[in-house]
Amino acid sequence: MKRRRQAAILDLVDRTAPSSQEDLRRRLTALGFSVTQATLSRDLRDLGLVKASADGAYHRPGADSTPPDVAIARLKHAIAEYLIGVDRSLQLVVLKTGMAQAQPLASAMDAARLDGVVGTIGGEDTVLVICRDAAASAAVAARIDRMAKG
Amino acid sequence: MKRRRQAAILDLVDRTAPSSQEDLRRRLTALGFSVTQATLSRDLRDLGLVKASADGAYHRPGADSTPPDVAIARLKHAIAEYLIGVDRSLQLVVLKTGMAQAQPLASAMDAARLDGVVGTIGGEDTVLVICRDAAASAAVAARIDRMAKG
DNA sequence: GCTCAGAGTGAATAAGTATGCACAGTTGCT
DNA sequence: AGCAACTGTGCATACTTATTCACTCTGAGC
Repeated sequence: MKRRRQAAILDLVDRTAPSSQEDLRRRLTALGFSVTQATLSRDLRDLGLVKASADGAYHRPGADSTPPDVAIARLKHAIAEYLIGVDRSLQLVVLKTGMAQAQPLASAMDAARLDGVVGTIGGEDTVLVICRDAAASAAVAARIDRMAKG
Repeated sequence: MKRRRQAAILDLVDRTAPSSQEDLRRRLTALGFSVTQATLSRDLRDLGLVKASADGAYHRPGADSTPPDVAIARLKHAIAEYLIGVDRSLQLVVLKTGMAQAQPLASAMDAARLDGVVGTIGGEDTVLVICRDAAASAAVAARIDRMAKG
């Protein structure tokens, strides 16, 4: 039973992002899995799920369901926090940060999915942003500059 | 005040994975930020942090807490599934995949944090793996080859 | 200066989550 | 069969988190 119930939980989490264990419990009951909140608490732990403070809902870890505007807001925050300088060359943009801060900034860049960005790599104190072409990298660099001000 | 406090929160979360808002509150107080749990609840939401059911602790979303062995196993799976060919040049390793499969393979590479790998970018059908140097890229390419067989 | 609107906060409390304990069902051993 | 060990669960309750309401502070516009 447990096995199938947990599969159903994953499915529900992916599709409905339940906002509480009670919410989840009701949905499960509707599917014929009737359990108590206590059991769900244990199931969620077993499944390694995560509760996002932003929306109070359960999600799979890593599944980046962050709505674009939130991702952008977070990127602004990361830029304000970590960015020291911006440079670019051809289709590349290079972001300098303090030591050990490149990784979080790179994650924020990734999540924000800026237009024209192909991918991002975080080193120790440098983030390399690969863009589609030189025009895109110019646009991205400009946009980051603006975020650094705003 | 809020700005700096939230920076301190991110720092504490990265370094200590606080197990509750009370825990976090005590640590912040020690740093001279004295606030109530109510404020922390709001800060955590602003920062988009996540509470993992697995350990009951706060983390950044996406911060891959997957234990290394699991990540490696997952990478093997992704390689078996997606990888078509491996090539390398200087400090770069290039992985070819079918169309639209580069991204998941790149994620798996990232999560696995192989030795000598600086970062990974997934395009459409190509994953670019940047290594520390040529020796590292040779080692990484060899390792991936072995995984493709095993 | 006065007033208003908005941001930030705390105190109290409502809402949500984790867990100690007890117990039932299984499995594997003798 | 008898028994111990283990797993899964519910109930009650302790613990943790979110929210409501009231208050203060700050800056903009008169």
